[in-house]
Amino acid sequence: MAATIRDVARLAGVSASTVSRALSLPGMVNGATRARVAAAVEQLGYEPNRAARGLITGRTGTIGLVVPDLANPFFASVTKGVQERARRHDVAVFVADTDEDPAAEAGLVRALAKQVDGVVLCSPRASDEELTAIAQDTTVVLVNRAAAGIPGVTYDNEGGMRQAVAHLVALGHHRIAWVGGPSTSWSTKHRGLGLRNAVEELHAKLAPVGNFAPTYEGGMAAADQVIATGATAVVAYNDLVAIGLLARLHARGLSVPADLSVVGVDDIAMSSMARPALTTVRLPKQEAGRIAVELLLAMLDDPESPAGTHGELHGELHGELIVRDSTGPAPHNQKGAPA
Amino acid sequence: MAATIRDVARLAGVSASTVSRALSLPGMVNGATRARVAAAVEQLGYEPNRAARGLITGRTGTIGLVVPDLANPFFASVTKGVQERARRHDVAVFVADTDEDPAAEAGLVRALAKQVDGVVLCSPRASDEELTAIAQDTTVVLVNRAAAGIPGVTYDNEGGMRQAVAHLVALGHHRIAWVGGPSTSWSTKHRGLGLRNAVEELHAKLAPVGNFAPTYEGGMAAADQVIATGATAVVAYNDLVAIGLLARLHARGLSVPADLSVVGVDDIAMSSMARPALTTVRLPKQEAGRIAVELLLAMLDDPESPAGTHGELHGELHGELIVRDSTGPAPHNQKGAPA
DNA sequence: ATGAAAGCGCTAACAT
DNA sequence: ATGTTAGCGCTTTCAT
Repeated sequence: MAATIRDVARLAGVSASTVSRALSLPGMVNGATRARVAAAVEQLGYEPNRAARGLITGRTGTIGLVVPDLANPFFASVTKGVQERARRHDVAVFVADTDEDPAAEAGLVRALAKQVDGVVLCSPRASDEELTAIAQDTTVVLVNRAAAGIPGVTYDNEGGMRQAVAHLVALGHHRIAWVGGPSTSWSTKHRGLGLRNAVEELHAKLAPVGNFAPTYEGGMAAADQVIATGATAVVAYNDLVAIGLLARLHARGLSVPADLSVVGVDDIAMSSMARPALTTVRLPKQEAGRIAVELLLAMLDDPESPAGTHGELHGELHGELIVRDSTGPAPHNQKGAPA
Repeated sequence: MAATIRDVARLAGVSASTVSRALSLPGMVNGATRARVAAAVEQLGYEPNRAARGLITGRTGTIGLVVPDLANPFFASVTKGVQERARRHDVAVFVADTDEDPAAEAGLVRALAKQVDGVVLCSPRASDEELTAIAQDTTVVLVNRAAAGIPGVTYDNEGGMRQAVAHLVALGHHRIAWVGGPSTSWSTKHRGLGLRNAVEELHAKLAPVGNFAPTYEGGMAAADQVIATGATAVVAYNDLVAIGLLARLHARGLSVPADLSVVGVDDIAMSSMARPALTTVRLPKQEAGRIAVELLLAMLDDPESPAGTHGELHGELHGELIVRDSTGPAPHNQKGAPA
C-alpha cells in the first residue's frame, strides 16, 4: 500500500496537520520541522492522495479538454499544447472527442464538468446561447471561438487574411477566390470578413464560392466552382481544403501555381508534403492550447469567479504567412485583369 | 451545490446506505424502495461523487493512455478508439503524450499510474525490462508491442506483409526493397521478418535498405538507396515514410508506379490524398484502442490480478491490403528479372 | 431488507 | 508554530 500522511507524520515525529502544512503552506512551518517532514516524505515515497484532497478542497487537480476530432491534425496539436502546459502545473487532463457531433457536444461537456475543475472547449460547434448556459455552472475557456463573456484564445483571422492577400496581390493577382468552411464556423465568418477588407484595401476583387466541409473532400468539391470564377488565386478555409483543391485542380489539368495560386490556413504537417508544397497562414496551434490552460488556471485560482467576471480574459494569436510552391506570379493573360 | 447521497436518502425516506445499495447492488433492495430512490435521484439530479467513492473503493474510474506523439495520425486514431470505448464504460481517460522522448516515458507512466486504475501504453519505446518493472506495480496493457507476461493488442505484421508481397509478385515484381523503421521498433522487426518469409515463399528477392526515422523525412532519406537496389517495388515501414519516398522519387524523376511501385503500412488519411494515392496495408487503429480498453477493464475487474496472471490476455488484429495508384505492373526490362 | 456506525486520506477550523 | 478535532461524500461491516 502507498504511504499515507499519517505514516509520514509518525516517521517525522509530528502530527498529520503539520505534514499537510509543510507540503502546502511551507511558510507556516518551522524550517527544521519542514526538513524532517521532507525527509520522511522522501523516505516513504509519499504522494498525497488526490481523491482525498479533492474531497475536502473541492478541487480535483484535473481539467477537461473537448475537441471535435482528435484525428484532425489541427486539434491534435492544440491537444499537445494543453497537455504540455497542464503537466507543467501538475494538472491532469481528461480528453474528450465529440467525433464532430454537435449534438453530443453539450452533453459531453456537462458530463466532463462534474469530474474536473474546468474545461477547455476547442472550436465548439454549439450556439452562443448553449455556450453561455454551460459557462454558467462550469469554468470554461474557449479556443478558436469567441463568445460574449467567456474567456478564450482566438486567432487574428483578419490579420492572417491580410497577409495572404498582400502576398497574392504582390504576385500580380487581382481576382481572388475564397472557399469558405462550414457556415456555422466562427472562423469562416472572420476569415471571410478579413478577406473582404484586405481585398478592398489592396484594390483586388474577391470571388466567394460558398461553404464547404472543412475537409479534403470539401476542397475537391469546391475546385470546379473556383475555376469557374476566373480567379487566378484562391484562398481556402484551411489546409485540408486547399489540398483537396490541389488534387481536383490537377485532375482538371490545371497547373499550380502557373494557372492558379493556392493558399491554405493552419500549416498542418501535411501541407509541406503536398505537391506543390502549400503556401499557408501558419497558426500557432500548440500555443493556443498552452494559453488556454493558463487562462483556465488563472480563473480557477481567482476567488472572484462569478460567471462573466473573467470576460475580459482573452488571448489573441497571430498567424504567419508561410510561402511555399503553391503560389506564384499571376498568369499574364488572365481573365479580369486590367487591359 | 450538487446533491449528496444524504439529500437523496432524506427525500426517499431511507438511509444513505440504502441509497448506496440501490445504486450499486440493486438486487439487494426491495423493488418499491428502489423505485423511490430512483425517483429521488432523478428529481435531485444526483450523481455520486467519484472522489468520495474512490477514496473508499480504491478505484478511480479513470484509466491512463500514454502515446509517443498525438500529432502522429496513427496515435491519434488509437486514442480515439480508447476514448470511445472508455466512455461507453463510463470511465474517463487521462491522455499523456511523451513527445517521442523515450527517457520521459517511464516517469510519465509512473506519475500517471498513481492517479488511475490502469494504463494503456501505446507503442512504448521502453525496453522489455522497464516494461516488466512497470507492470509489476501497475495494471498495464500494451498496444502495438508484445512483451512477455504483459497483456496487449498487436497487429499481425507477418500476415500484412504477406498480402503486400503477394500483390506485388502478382504484378510481376521480383525484387522488392524494404525500408525499415527505427531499429528498436518492435514492428520493424516483425514486418522485416514477415517480408523475408513471404518473399521466400513466393520466390522473389528482398533488398533491405536499412533503418530510417518513421517519418516523411525518413522516406526522403531512404529513396536514393531504394533506387540503387534496382528493385521495381518497395515496401515502406509506414505511410509517412512511403509518402516521403514518393516525394524524393518524384524529385529524382522516377515515376510511380511506372518505374517503381510503392507500398505503405497504416492507411492514415493522408495516404489517399497522396499523389499517386498510396497502396497500403490498412491497420485497424481505433479497434486496437477499443480492445486495449476491454482488456484493461477485464484485468481490473478480475480479482486475481497478480502480475503475470493475465499474460495470456492478448488480441491480434489483422491488416487489410488497400490497393491504390502507387502500385502497378513491373516494368518490362527490369533489372534482375528472369531472362 | 434496512439502518447505524465507522472510516477511507486528507485539510481546515479551532485550540494551545 | 504545532496538535486536536471534525468532517468532506461515500461504501461497508455489523446489527437488527
